Formats: sequence, structure tokens, C-alpha cells
Amino acid sequence: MSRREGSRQNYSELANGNDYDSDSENTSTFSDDNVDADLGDAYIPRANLTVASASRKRKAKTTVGEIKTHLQDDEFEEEALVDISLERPPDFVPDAVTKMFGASDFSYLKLKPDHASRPIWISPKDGRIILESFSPLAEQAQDFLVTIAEPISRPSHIHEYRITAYSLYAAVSVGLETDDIISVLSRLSKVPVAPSILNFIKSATISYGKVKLVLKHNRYFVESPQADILQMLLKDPIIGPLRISSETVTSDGLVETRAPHADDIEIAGVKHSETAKNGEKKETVEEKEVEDIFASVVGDKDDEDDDLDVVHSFEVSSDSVEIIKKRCQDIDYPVLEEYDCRNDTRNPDLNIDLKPSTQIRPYQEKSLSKMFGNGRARSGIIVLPCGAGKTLVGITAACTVKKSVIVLCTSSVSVMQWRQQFLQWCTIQPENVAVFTSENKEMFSCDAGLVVSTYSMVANTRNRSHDSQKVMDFLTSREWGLIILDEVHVVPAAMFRRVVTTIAAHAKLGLTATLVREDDKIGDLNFLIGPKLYEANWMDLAQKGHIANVQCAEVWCPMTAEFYQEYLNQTARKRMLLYIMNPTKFQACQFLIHYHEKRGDKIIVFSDNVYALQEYALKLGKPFIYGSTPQQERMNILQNFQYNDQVSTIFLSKVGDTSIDLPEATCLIQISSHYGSRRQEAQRLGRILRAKRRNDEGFNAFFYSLVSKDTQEMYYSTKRQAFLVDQGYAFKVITHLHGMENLPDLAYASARERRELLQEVLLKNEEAAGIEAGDDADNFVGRGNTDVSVKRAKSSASRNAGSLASLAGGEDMAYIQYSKNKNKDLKQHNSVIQKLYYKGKKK
DNA sequence: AACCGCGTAA
DNA sequence: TGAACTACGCGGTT
Repeated sequence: MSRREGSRQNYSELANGNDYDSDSENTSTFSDDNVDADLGDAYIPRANLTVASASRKRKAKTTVGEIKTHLQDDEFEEEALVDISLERPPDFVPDAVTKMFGASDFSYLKLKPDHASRPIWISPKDGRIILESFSPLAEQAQDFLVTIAEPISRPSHIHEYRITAYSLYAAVSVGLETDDIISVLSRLSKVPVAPSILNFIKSATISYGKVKLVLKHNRYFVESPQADILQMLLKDPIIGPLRISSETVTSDGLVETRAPHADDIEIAGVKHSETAKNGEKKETVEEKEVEDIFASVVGDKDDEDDDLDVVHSFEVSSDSVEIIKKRCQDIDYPVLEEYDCRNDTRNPDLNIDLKPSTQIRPYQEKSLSKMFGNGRARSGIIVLPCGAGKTLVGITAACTVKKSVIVLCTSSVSVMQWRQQFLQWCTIQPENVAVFTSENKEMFSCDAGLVVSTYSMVANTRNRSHDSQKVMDFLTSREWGLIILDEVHVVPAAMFRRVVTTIAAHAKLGLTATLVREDDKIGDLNFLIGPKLYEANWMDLAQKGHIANVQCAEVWCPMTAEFYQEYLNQTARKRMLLYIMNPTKFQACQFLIHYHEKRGDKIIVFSDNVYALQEYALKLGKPFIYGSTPQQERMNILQNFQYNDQVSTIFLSKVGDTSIDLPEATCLIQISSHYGSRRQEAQRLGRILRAKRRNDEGFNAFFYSLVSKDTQEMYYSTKRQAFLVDQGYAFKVITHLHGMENLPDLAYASARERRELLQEVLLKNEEAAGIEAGDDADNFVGRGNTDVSVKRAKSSASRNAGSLASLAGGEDMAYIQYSKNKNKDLKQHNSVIQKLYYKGKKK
């Protein structure tokens, strides 16, 4: 609906800076009115004097997504006040985000007279942008902001972005020019854009998009329309020596060729949607219009200029490509990688197209239009939540490029999934598809084809089997039109990153749901792959029904006296088992399983700790899968989980994070997890995003994190949630599960049972300590140091207190019954739904 | 096929 | 604050 409004009129008016009626009330400060409205519930009593809560306070940084938490806690306000009064050096730019009302106090800025109709604020200090997402212009503004700025936090009312050098790089590489960025930004802003920001944009973008890296005949060339820039690069101490002399150099050491002419490119699938007769048609066409208008707003004269010019270039070797790209990035001349695939006559075409029945969704098309926007295939990264159809985006990209494609995944399970999806959605012939894994070493015999493989297969440096070497030679000897990098956040790893240079591909497309790492290497993707071309807003997709609505909750389980006593006495590494095996947590888990099984949900319980996994599962009589579960048994359990009504709950270890093709669950309980890994948290949440039960009565999927109160876990849990909180998810805190005490067969109800469990856990801990002593001698050196610089993990999720009933809306029996039936349908018509998913469903 | 040992990721 | 733990894929052996 809002998409419809968001077409031509709004965009052109946006560009002309016309006024809008706005129902929003704006004061001259960045008002907290908008956010504290629903704070009514809840001061959550906080644990006092524990490591967890102490570090939580210390770490606290504010984003708009966390305002609620801060307002709930008196201590935070005090802290914030203290902070404001501190004198800052004039050039102080906070690392993540400043405290609320510190840098966020824009009251001194002069508002434009028509500020009410303009949706954004821009901080003159650090390029932060606050978007009022309730503004009628919000959707268009969001499209624009996501292109030029980095989304920091996008909860419901207020979104926060930040202009960075990287984000401007991305903007330029999708075709925006300095003046366009500045003019649209100025029109959207409530206050005149500060000169400091304008200067930053100008100085940052002036050099962007001027240098390109081009692959020709399996050789790499650094290319630019401006010879002087290349001369400058050649004088650089790092880049200069890496030039290889070509045959036809002119006196200045450069090669001169005519710039390629860019034709219009048709994104595969778009034509289909225009001719299709169902309701999807309109959407897609309008989507396209929005894009067109966007292009006209910002202007796109770039291409015309190119056509007239000649380009200059010098050659570099494939080994030095990464170094050069990194260096160019560092000196603010980031290289663009584009592939003029339509005019590439050298590489054979691949006969591949989307099947006529395949429909792509508006946001998928939008992300692809960023990639193919100027008639060529740009290298870059597309970020979509799990379950939003990343694979289809990759396939459509392949169908648009129509050259040989190589797909890299993290596991052999996803290799098979990619292969299957290719065959399902597009017309590629099975004989043109080759799989290269440890158990499968295929090659295609035709001119062009598709290879699906794993990172470790391609990146492997140790000795290869004969077959493996043969396939590898095949992969490195030819030129690829497109390389698709699934789960692209793994690429910065020291071993995996080499794949981008060993495989000669004209265009690189990275796909991921979670563009975060707990080390500082995520930025490397800018030069390893390219800029982030598109990032979907999870909340948007959930609202529009593409992914499930998920209700997130953190369940605080108090430690029992005996366990807490021991916890305090133990060393840090032995504490973990104690808080995981906390009897209260076990009871909470038991209760939640009981509760959701009754609702008809399919439940997955995640535990990173294998001992706990087994204990929990055995005690509750549920099946479990972990690393050493044999393949056959895994299949067996998963089959039962999917089709057998008797099996509604399974327990999974980390295997469930990747490399298992999970059926669609509707409820997820986490009892132990990997420290502060935001990616793992998001990935696990992704496991229930596919469950799109469209009952409008409330939430349709549930995500619980069980946390032992007053322990380390509290701290990690907060860190883990940071990513999801930035995506707009609000974590409710449940301090009490109603009726848990009355659950029949409640485990560890008696003190004696609890003592026995404690003894068992302590014994287990001793064992672990014994093993560890031997281990330590061997493993003492050689561990990579992982810098846990959590730049975007600004601790403190937004939390509301609530009872379980209010969370689930589950007192209503009719609703429960309804859910149950729906779940049965899900089971029986799984494959049908899978098909409807892309075909029929009206967003 | 199922196991082991290794290197690797997170 | 940083090291812990588990699991993966590969190659090779039984």
C-alpha cells in the first residue's frame, strides 16, 4: 500500500522540495515524545552488583533503538547527564553513537520554516542522520538514505543512519553523483545541511568511481577516463611497482582504448513480470517506475560522458589485485568493478533464463536494479534476511549476466540446495551444472556452465586429490562472468579471502543476511568484493509478509541458591556449565516447550553446549542432533520433526546454525549460545523467518533466549541481540513464567533433585578441567587473536517487561486452535507452500 | 561408508 | 576482557 503511494508523485515532489501535510508533531529538539509513549510498563528490576550488569552499564552507548532501556533506568539518565557536561575536544567524533541528548540535541540548529514536512535531521558533527519513519516521505527518504548512508538502527519510529566514506563509496558506485546526494539530502533535511557535512560529501566523493578494475582476456587492468589519476596511482609507492608492462603502451605508460558503450540491460524476470497477468504485475511495474524516477531525480549523465571518452589503463597481475584494491581504498580512490557482460563477445554465453513461472519480488528486483543499474554488472554485496530469497536473487543475477557462473557456499548441504534451486527456478540444463565438493568432482563439458562449490574446496592450500586438482585447474584456467559468494561475511577469513583472486570473475556478487563479524575484518569486503549495494529492512519485509513476524523475548531465569553459591566459587571457565544447567532454566525450557506444543508450534531448541544439549533432551525425552549424530539418524529425526505430529520439538547443537536443511519451525528456544556472536543470533532467528503463517491476530513466530540471571550470560546475551535490535526487533524481558510451578512433572522441583544435578555438573566440570590441562600444553600458541571490537554492538537491547500470555496472545483458545490447524497444513503441503511462496502470494 | 587427523571458522 | 568449544570439509585409511 505504501509502496503504491510511494511512486511517482511523492518522488517528484520530494525532488522539488514541495511541502507536505504531516501529522507528525515536531519540536525543535529531537524529541523524546515519539519514543517514550509506550514506556508505560516497565521498570525492570535489575540485578545488583554482578559482573554482568556492571559491564552492561559501562558499555552503554545510546542509539535511538535503545532509548527505551535508558529511560527505564535511572542510572543511565544520570550517566547521560554527566556525559553531556563533559567538555569534548572540537574534533571529537564518537565511535559508535553518542549518548542521548549529547550529540543528539539538535535544538541549537535553525529549523527550516517547513521543517514539519521534511523527515530527516543531520548532525553536523558526525554525519548521523535521524529519520522520522512515520513521515509520509519516509519510504522514499529511506530508499535514498539506504543508498548513501549506513543504517545503524531501525526500530519502529525513528531510524538512524550515518554517512561514512564507505557508504558514499557505495552511493557513487550505484551511479549517484556528488551534487545529487547533496541536493536530495538538503531537500529532505529539516535543517540546512551543515557545511562540514557538505564538505565531507564533496571531498569523499570527488575521487570515487574514477578508477575501475577490468578483467580482459584473463588479465587485469586498472582503468580510468582520466590519465592523470592513473599517473598519480603509478607514482604511489605500493601500486606503482605492481604494474606489468603491456605491448601497446603509449609514452606515458598507459594503454588507450575506446570506452565501451553501455546498452540497456534487462534484468531477468522483470520482463516476465510485466507481461504476467496476475496482481503482481502492477507492483513490479511501479517498482520500476520508482527506480526510473529515482534515476531521473539524481540524474544519470555518467554513461553519456563515458561514451565520448577514451579510457586509459595499465595492467596488473592477478596476484596483486587484492593489494591494489586495498591500497586504492586507503588512498580514497576505491576501484569500481563492473562487467559489461552484454558486450563481451569473448566469453561464451550461457543459455540460461528464469522460468516463465518464476516471479521475483519487488525488493529482490530493487536489489538487482542496484547491481545492473547502469547496464553493466557491478560487483557488490546484497544483504537480505534469511528466508527472503537470497538464492533467487543470485539466480536472477546469473540469468541476467548469462555467462559462466560459479557459486561458493559454506557447506556441502547448501551446495546441493543451490544446485537444486537453480534447476527449479531457471532454465539451465542439468548437464551444464557441475558440483565440486569432497564427494563430487564434476566439470561441465560445454562452453559455458555453472559450478557450485564450497569455500574450503576452492581455498584449500594443502595437497589435493588428483580429481580435485583437475577440477581446480579447470576453475582457475577459465574466465567467469559472475561469481556468487553465499554467506559472504565469511570471505574476510584469512583462508577464504583468497578465493576472490584465485577465481577470475568479471563480476562478484556477495549475499548475506548478517553483514557483521566479531572481528574487525568486515570492512575488508569493500575492497575484496565491492560496496554494499542493497540492504533490506527486516521490519519492512515482515510487515509486508515476506518473512515472518517474530516476537523476541529474553527469559530471565534466577539461579537457584545452590547453583549460585557454586557459581561464585568457580573459575570463569567452569561457570558456564553452571549457568547453562541452572535448574530454573531447565524448568523454563520445559514450560515453554509444553506451552508451545499445546499451541501447535514446531519448536527447535538450540544449545551450543553439547553436554547440556544431551542432558536437556534426554531428560525431556526429545530427539537431538549434534555433530556426531550420523547422517542417517539426522535424516530420520528431521523427517519426523517435519511430518510426525508426535515429534514437535527437536534439540540442535551448532550444527543447526549452518549445514542442516531445517524444516520450518515456528518457535525457537535458545538455552546456550556462542558468547556474543551477533551473527549466530541473527542466523538462528532466521530459522523461523520462513514460517509465514498469515494470521493477523498477532505474532506468528517466537524466539526465546533463556538467560540465567546475574551471570555472564546476561552480558553476552545483550551483545548478541545488538544486531537484531538494530534491525528493529524489540526483546521483551520475561522475569516470570506464569504457571511454571504448577506444571505437572516439572523437573528439578525438589531440592534433592537439584542437589544431584549440581553434583553431576560439578563432576562434569572436573572432567573438563582434566582434559583441558592436557590440551593446554598443545594449544597454547597459534591461536589467532580475535579482536572483539564490537563497533555496532552497542549493548543494551530495548526491552519491555511482559508476561508470557501477553507475549503470545495465547489466552484465546480459538486462536490456539487456529494455529494448530495451520501448522498441520504446513506439514502436509510443505512443497505446495514452497511453490506458492514465489508464485502466487500477494506480497 | 565410516572412521581419523588436520586445518579451519567463529 | 579474551579464550573457549564445537563442528565443518578435506584427504586418506580401514
